[in-house]
Amino acid sequence: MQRGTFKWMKSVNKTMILNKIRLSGSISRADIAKETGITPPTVSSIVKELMDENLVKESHLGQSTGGRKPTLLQLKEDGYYVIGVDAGSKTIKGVVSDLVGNIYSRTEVEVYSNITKEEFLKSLSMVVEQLLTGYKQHMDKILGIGVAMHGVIDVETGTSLHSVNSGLINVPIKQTIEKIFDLPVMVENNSRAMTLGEYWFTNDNAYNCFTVINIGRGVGSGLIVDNKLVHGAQGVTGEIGHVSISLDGERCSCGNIGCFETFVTGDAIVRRAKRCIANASENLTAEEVYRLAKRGKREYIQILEETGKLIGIGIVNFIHTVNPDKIVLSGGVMKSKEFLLPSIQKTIHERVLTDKLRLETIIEVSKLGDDITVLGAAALLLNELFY
Amino acid sequence: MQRGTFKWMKSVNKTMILNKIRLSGSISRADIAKETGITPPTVSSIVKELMDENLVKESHLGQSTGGRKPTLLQLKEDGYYVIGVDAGSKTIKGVVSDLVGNIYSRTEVEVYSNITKEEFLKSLSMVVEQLLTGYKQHMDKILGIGVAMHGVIDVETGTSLHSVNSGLINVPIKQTIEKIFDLPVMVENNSRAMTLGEYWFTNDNAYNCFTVINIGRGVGSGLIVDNKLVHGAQGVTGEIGHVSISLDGERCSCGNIGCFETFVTGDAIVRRAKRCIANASENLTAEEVYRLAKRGKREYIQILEETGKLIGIGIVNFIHTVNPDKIVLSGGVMKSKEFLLPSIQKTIHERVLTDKLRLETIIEVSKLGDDITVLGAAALLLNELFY
DNA sequence: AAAACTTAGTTAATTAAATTAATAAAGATA
DNA sequence: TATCTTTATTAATTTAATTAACTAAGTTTT
Repeated sequence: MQRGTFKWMKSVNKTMILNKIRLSGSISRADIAKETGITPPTVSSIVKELMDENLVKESHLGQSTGGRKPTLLQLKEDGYYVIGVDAGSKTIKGVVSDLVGNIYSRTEVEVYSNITKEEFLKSLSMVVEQLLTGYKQHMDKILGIGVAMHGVIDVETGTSLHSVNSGLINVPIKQTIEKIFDLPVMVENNSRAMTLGEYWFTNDNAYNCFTVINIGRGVGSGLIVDNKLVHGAQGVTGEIGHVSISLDGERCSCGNIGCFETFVTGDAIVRRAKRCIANASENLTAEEVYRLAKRGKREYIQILEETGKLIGIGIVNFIHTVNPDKIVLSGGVMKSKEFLLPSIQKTIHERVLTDKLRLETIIEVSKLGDDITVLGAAALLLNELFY
Repeated sequence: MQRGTFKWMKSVNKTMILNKIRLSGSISRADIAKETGITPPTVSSIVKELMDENLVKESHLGQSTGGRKPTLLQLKEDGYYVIGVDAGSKTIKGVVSDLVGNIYSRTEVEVYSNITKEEFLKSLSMVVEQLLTGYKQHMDKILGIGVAMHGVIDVETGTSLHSVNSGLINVPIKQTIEKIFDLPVMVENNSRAMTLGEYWFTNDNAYNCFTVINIGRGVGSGLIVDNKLVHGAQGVTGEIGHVSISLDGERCSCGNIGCFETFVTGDAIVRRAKRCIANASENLTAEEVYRLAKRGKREYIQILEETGKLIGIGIVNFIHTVNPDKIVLSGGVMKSKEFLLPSIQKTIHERVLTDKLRLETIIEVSKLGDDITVLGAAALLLNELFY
């Protein structure tokens, strides 16, 4: 929207109020006015609009503090729904979610490697189609479709420029899906979508500089500054899997040596285990390393602790570069968190530059678990609504 | 300013117009309206205000394109002055500059190691005092004082929390200097100030994600996203000198092993030269390495090229984490740019993830040279004026 | 229990500042 | 000279916030 116009000013105020309501759970008009600095009549009139738009509802009366009881306002969680799709390299998963991340239905289809553009888009639209079946009567309540996909995305056009895993190039996701379903579509890189998901659905937005680091088959991260995802110049921020933490070592799939990825992904853990443990199985998997560690096998525990240390080094690098308030860890590898987290924490404590960083940087494992990506995709739409 | 008010809306438009004038050199009201989307009457009335405030002037008439000639507007560069101070660990340098970075006068005082808070503040105010002597009659034309200082700064209170080099802790710079001179004071970390300086005075602001990397006695960086310096949670962003690029190696002053700093600072270059070159002088300095390389000494050239490669690795790490449009290199070490830059470029080309990154990430050496820090300090005030 | 005070929220009048429409200024073109 | 273009300003209008007054619904004091 054109900045500096009346409409824009109003939308800024509306957004402020809507967010205040969302983040406080329930709040009176008077308190909104106090906390946002917007005057009471303006609050009243905008709240009226928000109620007309089905975004906000009056819930109950609050406690009096010496005068008239406040009418508390709440977000009308199920006033609208969004569709979130996680387009992975093995499966495409989709959900219908409401404004606060409650999931109402799920679908999933498998995709095969060497899939073509057309097949991929067909599978994607199949997932959306299935999710929408229950909502044909209420299409006006569907805000839109968010798609999270690995690789480099052009967010403006909603095109997947290229993804290493599935080998797809220049897939016009937004254009295609918008045409089929006549709904707004937003496409984002999966790490960034995850970051948004965690930020929206588990966060009190108190953190101005927020990060998710995803450690699975690769390592990626997303960064939110001032409530906005940082995209960088070519939309490749957060490729911290290809930050080099060693001058020697294995060659990475990207061609370089010493990439963070070559030390901490599931495959890397397996490789290291095989190298260090004499009687390791030929078909060892990362899941099995975890299982064996849980059974108390010392060598496997040690492998995971070592992995934790390496993850810690990568995180410290990130902290020293960006200094986020909070770092959330997610991804398959983090399922071994009971073994990883202590050594991650220890490494960070040892290596971080200042006491303040040590004490104040929050490190957590994602609370959304496997749903982080689909919910992140859904959050893409909410981000438009609320900001 | 409170968001969503009339005043705020106006100030946003005013800022947009002022910047449009600054960045285009000279432009007509009509073109401002076209390019900003603000309506002509609004442009006219705001321009009138800007002229009253001595920030903008009418220059000459432009070419007609089939109608009335446009009256071109320009920034009134010398309408205001700012003071920029570079509080280093060896000297405190200060300048008086105008709105576009022209320097009108300079001062410099030495500071001794083990300086006390009081002595430091006295030296600092001495520098400012000397700079102000010529301007006593026109104090209203001085916008304020910017101070760039190494170490961790609390930007809100303008306090130097702690600086490793000079050992100072909790120095209330803003509070003290504002009291003495009755002028607005802004304090910022030196790397970030440098970034702002380069951004303001050499940049067309076309870059949305802009970085300066400073390689001198330490390594620091600053990052501008959406025209704003990124500060991070504890104000320690950009400490890329303490990003670990090796799992083994020398111990850094920070206690860790493998820090980027231990490979690429002046001291690191000297250490590596001594280690690799049999007949190296006992008192070798980084300057001398450069001199010897310029004289064609193969071994010293190789040392610098190796340094370039290591700098390249650090830069690639930064690119993969943040993906800036443009990286400007500054600092003492970059005086050897003729030897460093080619191998930096080569390393980046080899190691960067995608073709787009390779082709589109701009790497340059600072055009402001040694003035980058004082001008950056000055830019702190302009940043307030223009945004 | 009535009066006085508090807090919440709305209504009406006012104001800031952008927008629209009309017009003037100054030149180009036919 | 008449007409058309582009630039810029003026006057009238509109948007949406602000201020002030007021109603609603309590609590506290007397």
